[in-house]
Amino acid sequence: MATIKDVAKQAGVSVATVSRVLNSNGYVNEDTKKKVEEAIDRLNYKPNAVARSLYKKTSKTIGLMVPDIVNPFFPELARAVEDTAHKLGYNVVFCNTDENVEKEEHYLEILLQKYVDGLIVASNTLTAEKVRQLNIPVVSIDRKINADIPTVVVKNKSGARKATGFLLEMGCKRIAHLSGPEHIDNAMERRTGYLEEVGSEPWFDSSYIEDGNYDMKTAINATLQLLGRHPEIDGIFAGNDVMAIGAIKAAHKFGKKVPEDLAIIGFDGISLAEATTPELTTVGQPIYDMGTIVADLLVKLIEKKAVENTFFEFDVELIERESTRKV
Amino acid sequence: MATIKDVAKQAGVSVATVSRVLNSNGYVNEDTKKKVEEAIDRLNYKPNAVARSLYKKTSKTIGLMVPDIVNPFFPELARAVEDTAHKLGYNVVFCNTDENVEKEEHYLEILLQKYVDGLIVASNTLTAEKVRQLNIPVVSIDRKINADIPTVVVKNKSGARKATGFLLEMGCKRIAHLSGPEHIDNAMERRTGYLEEVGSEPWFDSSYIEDGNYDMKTAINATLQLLGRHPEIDGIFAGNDVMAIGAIKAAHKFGKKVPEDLAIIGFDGISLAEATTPELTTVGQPIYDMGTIVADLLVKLIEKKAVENTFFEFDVELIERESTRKV
DNA sequence: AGTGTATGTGTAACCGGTTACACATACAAA
DNA sequence: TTTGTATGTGTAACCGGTTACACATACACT
Repeated sequence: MATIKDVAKQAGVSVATVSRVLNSNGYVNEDTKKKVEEAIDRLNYKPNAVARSLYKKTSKTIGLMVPDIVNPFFPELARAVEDTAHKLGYNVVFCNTDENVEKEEHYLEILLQKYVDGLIVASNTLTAEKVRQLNIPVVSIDRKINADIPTVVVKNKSGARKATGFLLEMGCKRIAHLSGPEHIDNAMERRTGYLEEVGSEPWFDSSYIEDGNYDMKTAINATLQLLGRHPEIDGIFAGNDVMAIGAIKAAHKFGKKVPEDLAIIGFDGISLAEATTPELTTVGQPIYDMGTIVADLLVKLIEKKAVENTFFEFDVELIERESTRKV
Repeated sequence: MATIKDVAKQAGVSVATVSRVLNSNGYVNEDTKKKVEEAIDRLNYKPNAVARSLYKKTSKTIGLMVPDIVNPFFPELARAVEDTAHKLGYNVVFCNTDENVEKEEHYLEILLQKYVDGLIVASNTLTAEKVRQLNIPVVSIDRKINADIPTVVVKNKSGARKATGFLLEMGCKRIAHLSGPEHIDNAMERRTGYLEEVGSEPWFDSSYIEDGNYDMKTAINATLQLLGRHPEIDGIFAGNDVMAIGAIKAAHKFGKKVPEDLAIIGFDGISLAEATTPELTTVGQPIYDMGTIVADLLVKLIEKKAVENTFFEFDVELIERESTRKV
């Protein structure tokens, strides 16, 4: 690999001059510039990003930390983040924490050591204090950490009300909720929305709520529990799409037809939700837009550009498909 | 952030000595070592990875380039790669190329500039020549690039024969193939396996094969084409699971019941294949093991350790579920 | 002519580590 | 006593960039 010294020698100038043409910095004579550019071409020179980072203490890289790479929501988000970051001249380092605090801390350390310029996190273990200590811009996605931290989320409660209300409209009489884990704020917001719709119905009690872990396996178990306890359940609002898919599977195991015997509605709007049979009715988040906005916001913060807004709460939209159609 | 100089001052030694205790290199007196370690603790010192990289020309980082982050096969693979890499002390930079040559080249450049120590790629645009020029160890996963490049794949042809043969056994009379794109070698191998099973049947002609792009959308179209052309089709072997799911959807649109009217079988064994209704019969790849093996292999190559084998061809296993059950 | 400013370029310090090399000491073997 | 080797530590060069600063020249304006 050619270095800046090689280029300088080739072009017959000093390294400072080469650096100046590389960065379009300071004054450089047109002819000199041409010579340097020729040398760069001839040697196929690429500046060394590590050396540059060391001096500038930035890396043109942002970190993206997600709790579960296998939940399609996050790859879809990652793709949007990556697309946008790229357009803005940044690279993305993708980290999967598996909701594991040690892994998260390990990554944080690594990322800092590598001078990442900013961080996008979906985490419920990260505290505001830890974020502060990082000393780089951090934006929270999908989950709220703290009012001081710029955040991109959706209207979970209102989405949950839309979902539950829709089941009610479709004539469901006993609606259960497959909740996400208690330590995740968006799960609790969705649960609250559900409760606001049916919490004061005469039939309701807390045994209509069962916790899952936002994954399919726990969702299947939880659904079987629910149906075992309350065979009269004719509607389930699941805290996310992956769990809704689990619920469909569990319903089948249990001998219930979806949507005839049991209507199921999810939350997220992952593309996989269109892939199931029956296709999943769900509360769709604008995943790609959210990824675009976070990436854009983070880069603005990194570059200390003005931001008009550091809290984005997206609207959410009910997407009616087959898992709730009452025939 | 404290630097090595701060630590040296605190401990009353030179930076060289600090570096020695950091790297357990050369001779250091026990007492000195203790003093240095105390200073490190007191200052909460973390060595700067960028500075280290600059001198050592390595980064303890590997790149993982995949063509489609939204196909669950790759996140599942990524997770395994990450787990293993972590255990071995490496970080993973995850890159999504979208099968786009420019994006791929861009990433390659970036990764090189950052001194990644090695690369795992799933690509059909990367040539052996380009790989050679990178001058770092590269391992190919899921696709073969060249005999000189260490590779981890599965027995595609044999898997395809298993799939097609299974449909035959189940009594299918007209079996179509939803093929992956022609420029991807594993798609062609799978097609060959299919042809070896049914290519010389009296009914067969090439109109029983339709190309998709390994994604759901193209698979739906292709399936509708196939069924429109040959309503007598009673079995489809899809080149991957995502396409098989698309085929199920298309079959429904077309008014065919799966598996009663039409048996469908996929390839990959992504966990999503269990999530559909009916659950997808598929040819399962040992995705996690493959990820473990590639990461392990790459790290061995990076560290110039002996490797007994640079070509891994995993067996593939037919997983019978519901999309092929003949009632 | 004298001064100020824009233009153009090179030298060397710096970023934060690693390590070659020099030097010192202690102790064992010859 | 001499020599060799293991132990222990510091100085400074180096990795490959960026940039502060110094210096030189050209030109416009008093």
